[in-house]
Amino acid sequence: MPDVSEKDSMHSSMPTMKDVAQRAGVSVKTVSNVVNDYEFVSGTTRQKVNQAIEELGYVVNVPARNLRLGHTGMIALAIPDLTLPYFAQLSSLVIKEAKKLGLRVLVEPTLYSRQGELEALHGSQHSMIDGLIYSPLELGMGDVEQLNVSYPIVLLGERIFTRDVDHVATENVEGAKRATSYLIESGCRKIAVIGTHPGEELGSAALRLTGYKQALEEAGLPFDSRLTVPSRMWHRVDGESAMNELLDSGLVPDGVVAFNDMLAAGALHAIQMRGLKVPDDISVIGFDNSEDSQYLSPSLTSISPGLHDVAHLSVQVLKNRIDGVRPLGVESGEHVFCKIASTLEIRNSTRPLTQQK
Amino acid sequence: MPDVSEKDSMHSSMPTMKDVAQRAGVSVKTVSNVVNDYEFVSGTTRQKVNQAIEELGYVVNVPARNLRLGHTGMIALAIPDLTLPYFAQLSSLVIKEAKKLGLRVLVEPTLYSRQGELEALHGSQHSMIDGLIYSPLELGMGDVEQLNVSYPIVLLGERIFTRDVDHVATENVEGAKRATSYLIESGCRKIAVIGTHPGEELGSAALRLTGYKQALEEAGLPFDSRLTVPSRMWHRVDGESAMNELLDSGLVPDGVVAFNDMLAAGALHAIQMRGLKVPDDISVIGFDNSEDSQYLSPSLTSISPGLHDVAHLSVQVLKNRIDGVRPLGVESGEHVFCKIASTLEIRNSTRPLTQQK
DNA sequence: CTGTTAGCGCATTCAG
DNA sequence: CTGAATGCGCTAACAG
Repeated sequence: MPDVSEKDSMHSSMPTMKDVAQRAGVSVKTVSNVVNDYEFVSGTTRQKVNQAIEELGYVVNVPARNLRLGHTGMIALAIPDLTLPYFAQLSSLVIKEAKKLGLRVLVEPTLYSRQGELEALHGSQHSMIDGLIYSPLELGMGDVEQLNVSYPIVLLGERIFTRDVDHVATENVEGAKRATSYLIESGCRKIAVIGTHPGEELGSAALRLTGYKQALEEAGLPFDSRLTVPSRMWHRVDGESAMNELLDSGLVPDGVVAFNDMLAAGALHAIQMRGLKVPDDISVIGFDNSEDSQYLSPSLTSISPGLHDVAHLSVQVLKNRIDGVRPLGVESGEHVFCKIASTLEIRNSTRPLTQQK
Repeated sequence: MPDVSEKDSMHSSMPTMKDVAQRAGVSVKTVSNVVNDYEFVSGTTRQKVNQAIEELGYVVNVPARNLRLGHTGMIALAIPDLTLPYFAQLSSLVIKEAKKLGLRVLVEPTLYSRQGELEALHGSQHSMIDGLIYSPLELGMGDVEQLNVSYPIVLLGERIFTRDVDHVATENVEGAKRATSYLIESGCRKIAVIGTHPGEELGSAALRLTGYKQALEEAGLPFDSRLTVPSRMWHRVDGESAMNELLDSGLVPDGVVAFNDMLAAGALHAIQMRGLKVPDDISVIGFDNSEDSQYLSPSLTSISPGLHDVAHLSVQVLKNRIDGVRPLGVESGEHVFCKIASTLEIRNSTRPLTQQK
């Protein structure tokens, strides 16, 4: 005799452990044991239960388990904008790394708004997530206290520095310095910078500018503020207009350090629209080593921020904190601070070193 | 006398409604009423409760509420790859639309794997989400039955067609036809296509090829299979090698329809590397109208798929299903099928119509 | 308007 | 190795 047909009408009437137990002729506890891969279950019992599960199409009710366990297996990732390749890349890597550790990721774009970033921190989702990977763009040192939340958090970026939370940073100063020095070595003497944020003391823009200045100073080259072009946003259109501004001013540089690849792409475009050659007339270096950089014409030399390591370490540390274990290499009571090494990816938007004058 | 200091050591010991109730001198139900903005609560009571909430730093325990309510307020979005601009854009829009309706989004990249796509459908997260927006790439018509799940789902894309689930599609045939016709009108006679998937009957590639053929036929132009270049992946590098293949074959086209903007960007690069001019020697049209398309050199004419509408409608329909209400314009028992209109964004990679021979 | 009570589905003591 | 009973925090009847 066939079984009673399932009523699929509402998805609320899913079978429960009790149903499975009943059908398998065992207790709820046993079903739970099987579901959670408890070691000591007899083979026959396990089989019976698994069959019942199969037949009923049972799946564990995650919210119920969450309630019982006090955690959700979900972490949040707060980033400014998912459509920026840098953050799309980061998100993708974080999701991948999290999955390896059995964690799910709630991506939360804060959309360049201070309020959005604050909400990601204090929003009504605390109890919904076990931890947060937090990449603020609008917050500053004045907001350090805001980071004092009741759940684990790993800070990304270079807007805020504090000893009180785990922090995975990237080599901004070093990267910009490396880029600038490389241009100098390849023969550039008048190097412009695109994407500065005047007035800011912290954040990638400020740090990258510092690296640029350091390289100049080391090489004994003068710093000319007219060669630094501010740009709040770092989209391609901004790079284009910044470069045009520069070219219009009559101050034609022989090298450009753009603070990300999209700015660089815009600059490339602007330069070539004027009939100038890259890298013969002007060399260009970008930041982020985005996937696109190799498909620009010419392909773009760029600083690679080691995003894979950022994602891996962030998730790892957060997972450790959630589990209450101390991350590797951290003293008790201390917090992780790690700067992921950045590397220079040399392509065709810069002159080779052998070609210097 | 000051209050007992909170022990922040573990974030597991959060205050509960009971604590709030006790402190405010009311019952749990009343606290619940206040928290959920129940209408009939006296002003003074509400105030007392709110104060207690403030003092204790209470936040509702979402998993507990979820368990009670039987839903989570979360939907999943399954896409092939978050680093593809098209899907990053889509995800961003879906998250935004979902937020408007009080829904959270779990983004799940299926990474071009059939298994990944199946897991998104049947994985152990059923009970964790209220619904799914599903954009499969690997599944085909043989998998229609797989879509028969116990929770609401909105299907995206053109891999599977069935009357049994809500489906938001895009104008693939129409878009490709429009692109091809435009090239013909602008004077092209030997139009190549990049990115076909030979052997596939369904999916964007097949549909776009159909549109291409229709346009050719309408114009009385012959179809030459040597002008259709297959490419499984649609990254820039694929567009570049496809275009090179074409150029190497000696069959130089005067127009190219690339099946997405990245393929088009690669093609642009390859063409220009040979010293050929776009659009003078070869016109190029892309698909997706990605943000990048306007910053290529030359800026790329592209078919815009109306992603904003796709996101809006998908979320809206899913929300309706979750709430058990019938989406607008659908008969009882029927399902939504909607094709979002696509439009041609004309830029500089194609010759203007006035410039035809 | 507010208090009391009973589960939501699960993991987990504690006995067998 | 397995069964019965308890409660995670919350909401929804149902009384008052």
